[in-house]
Amino acid sequence: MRALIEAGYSNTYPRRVVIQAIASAGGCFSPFEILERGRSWHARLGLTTVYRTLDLLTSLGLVHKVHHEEEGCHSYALADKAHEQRIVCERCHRAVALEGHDLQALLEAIGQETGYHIKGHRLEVFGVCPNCQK
Amino acid sequence: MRALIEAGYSNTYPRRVVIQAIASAGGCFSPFEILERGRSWHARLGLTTVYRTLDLLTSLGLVHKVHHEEEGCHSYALADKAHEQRIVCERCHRAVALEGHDLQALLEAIGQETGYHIKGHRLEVFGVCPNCQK
DNA sequence: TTTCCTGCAAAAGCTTTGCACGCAG
DNA sequence: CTGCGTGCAAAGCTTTTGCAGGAAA
Repeated sequence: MRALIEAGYSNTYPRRVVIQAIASAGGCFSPFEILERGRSWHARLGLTTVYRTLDLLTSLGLVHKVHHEEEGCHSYALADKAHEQRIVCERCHRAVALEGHDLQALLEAIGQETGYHIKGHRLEVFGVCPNCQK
Repeated sequence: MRALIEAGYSNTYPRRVVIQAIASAGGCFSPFEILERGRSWHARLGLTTVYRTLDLLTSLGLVHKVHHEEEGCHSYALADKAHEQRIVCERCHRAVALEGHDLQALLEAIGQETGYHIKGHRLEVFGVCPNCQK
């Protein structure tokens, strides 16, 4: 929210609702899911606003677009460090941060090899969580 | 092609054309691009057939659906491991497959630790390519 | 007040389905 | 022959755009 204001955008209720809808569960959601969750706080929230807010948040780097096979492909998640490495359940779609797996050595090797100046990465692992295996 | 027949599907001209359209350039293409390329061999090829053939090839594991930000998100590439790992330039947005970096050990460790039944992964590395560093 | 934001409605894109014809086996 | 596969057309979704009213600063 603060970041929005600092970037010169208004602090509006619909925007807060969209952010809350994404942030409150730590998962990744499609625009439509965000609409549904958001409507529990703001019944008149519109899909258009969800799309526009997601674009805005993405352009500010506050949210990441995440590829998600099962939900029409576009889902969004908060862009904090934890979300650079995540594991996603293919059944319940819950996403959990993967911590403690350091890819630094691998990334450095890749930088050496390709000549790229590495800035960041994203690792997504897909699978079925213990709960959904039952 | 052989794999199609072995799985009990017919060897038809449109299917061969779709396969050739993907295989002949080694890149990844959207369904519409595949249609256009395919029409250079088979002018009456239909988009429906492209979609159905891609679904079929995907279900047989011959082709992978690839997330591709610039082209409406759904692109397809021959199913080699390379396309699960990519490096993307933040300036020119060109994406290059990262080959030869095996994450298998890491994925197994993650599976052990989290109890997930791992199905797949995607590693995206962001940086600035040698050309854009100039 | 003035500008930016919102929500509705409509348009534009992409993907899937229904169906009759035609080719593969 | 017999059924699977194809292409057209239409339906279904998702995403974007245009606008007039409303809220933020």
